[in-house]
Amino acid sequence: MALPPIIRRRFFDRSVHDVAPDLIGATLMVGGAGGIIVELEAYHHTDPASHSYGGPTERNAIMFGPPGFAYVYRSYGIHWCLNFVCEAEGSASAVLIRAIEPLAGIAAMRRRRGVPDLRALCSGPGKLCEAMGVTHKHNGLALDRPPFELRARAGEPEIVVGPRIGISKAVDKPWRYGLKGSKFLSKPFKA
DNA sequence: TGGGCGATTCGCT
DNA sequence: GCGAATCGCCCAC
Repeated sequence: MALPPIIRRRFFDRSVHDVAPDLIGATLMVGGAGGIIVELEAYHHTDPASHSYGGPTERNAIMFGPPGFAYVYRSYGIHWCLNFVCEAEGSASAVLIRAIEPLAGIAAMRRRRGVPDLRALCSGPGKLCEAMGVTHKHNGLALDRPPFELRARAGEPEIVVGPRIGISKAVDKPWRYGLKGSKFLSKPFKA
C-alpha cells in the first residue's frame, strides 16, 4: 500500500465542506476491517440538523474538541454512528460516515453483521459500525492511531452530491456526498 | 425527574 | 412502503 496515511491535523483542520468530498475514495479500517469510503454527510455547527447545534452537551463534547477524532453516538437506541470531527477546535463540525465498500476483514464483518451479502455489510451508518465493531468505546479516539487506520485516496473520483438522509431540519442542504456509480451506497443519489 | 424523539435497520405487506 | 424495535439524550415540568 503506497498511499500515504491521512495526517490528522492537516487533513481535518479545514472546512467540513472541503473535508467531506475529499474523504470520498479514502480507505478506512478499524481493527483491520474496512474498505473505501463511498458515502458521507457534512454537519456544521451552524446547521440545525447537527448534534452540536445548540451548544456542547455531554454526548457531543467530542465535537467541540480538536479535529481528527472520532465522534460516535447511538442512533435510535439501537445502532452506532461514526463521525470524524473537522475544522478548528471548538468549531463542532463533523462528517458522518454513511457507507463503505468492503475490502478487508470481510469474514469478520460478515460474522458481526450476520448477513452474507457483501452489499449489505457496510451500506449504511449503523451497518458499517456493526460490521467494523465500532461502539461508544471508540468515541474520542484519534483517527490516525490504532484501531483506526485512514489512508488517502489515489486519483480523483467522480463525486455526486445530494440532500442528506433521515433528518427533519435543513433537509434541503446538499451536504451528502457519494462515489458516483458505487454499488455500496446506502441509497442511490437522484440523477 | 419523566416523556418525547431520533444523522436507522429490518421484516412484512 | 410502513411500522416496530429500543434506549440515551435533552428539555420541559
